[in-house]
Amino acid sequence: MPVNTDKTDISNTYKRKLYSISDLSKEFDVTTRAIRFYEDADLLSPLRQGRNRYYTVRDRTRLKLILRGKRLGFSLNEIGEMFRLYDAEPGEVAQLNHILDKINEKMQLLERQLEDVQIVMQELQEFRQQCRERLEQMITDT
Amino acid sequence: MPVNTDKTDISNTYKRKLYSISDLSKEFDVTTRAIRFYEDADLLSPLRQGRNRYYTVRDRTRLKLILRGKRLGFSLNEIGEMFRLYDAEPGEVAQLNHILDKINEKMQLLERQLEDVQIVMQELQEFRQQCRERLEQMITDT
DNA sequence: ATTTACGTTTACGTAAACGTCAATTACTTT
DNA sequence: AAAGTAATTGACGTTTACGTAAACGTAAAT
Repeated sequence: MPVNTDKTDISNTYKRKLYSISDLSKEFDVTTRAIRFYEDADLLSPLRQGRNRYYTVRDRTRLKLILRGKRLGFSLNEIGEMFRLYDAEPGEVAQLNHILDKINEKMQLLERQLEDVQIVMQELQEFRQQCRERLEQMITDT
Repeated sequence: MPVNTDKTDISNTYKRKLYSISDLSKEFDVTTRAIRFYEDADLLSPLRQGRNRYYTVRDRTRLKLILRGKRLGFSLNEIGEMFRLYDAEPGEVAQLNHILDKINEKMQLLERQLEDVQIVMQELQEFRQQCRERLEQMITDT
């Protein structure tokens, strides 16, 4: 089973735009375990040099998207679904319409999320204001 | 073990502003199991009539906050932390400052979240635009 | 030559957030 | 009185998203 072990191969083909797993791990402050897990979930598919993984710019972008999705509370499955929408080359009209439906679905979710964020932010601001006033009180009372 | 079984007791005291667990379950489309779980996590503390739970307006509000927090991707622990901030009566200046710090912390998170939502919404809009254009193409091609 | 650093696979462990029974109680309706 | 409906308390199961440890490979540095 002859495995390619010449490191220049891949890096030539991709012109140094390759990241190791720890590169990404450090840049995005996420463990290598997590990164491999995302691969297991088919969210990433790095190149292989023998057993080692090498991540392209596209992989890096994907990882960024994954983490953003996570911050928004999306599950890895939902994130995968979005990726599949993006990657699907829409052959038929029906397919395209289906994708459009899905997009609108996600948009609705995000609009609600936007509302939620704004509501909570406003509540927090009011609460902060109250705290500040009480603080003022306590200081002037002294 | 004498347990109060007169239903009018509580409802008089709270003037009918009481909800059963299934009331809330239906209104917010969440299982009773989940609601009890939130109680286990000290996020709710309904009244008791014997073994039965009765939820006040405050409990209802709390549940609404819990669900909003969840939609934003907060863990129950984080939500509990926010509740504790709200409920803490700030005796000392130090305490108040600590609360203010915490609030600002949460606000930063939310600001990032706001950015994230806006970014993803914009990306989705662009993607939707592309899909629509392709759809136009496919139709005029026919 | 061996330590150090980085990477790999395999596999079991874990925390969070419930789901899903099962057995029991209590009230209402027939 | 019997049956149905809604609620309760365990207790175990499940899914997601990794953590963690073991055992090993490879390459550079000392």
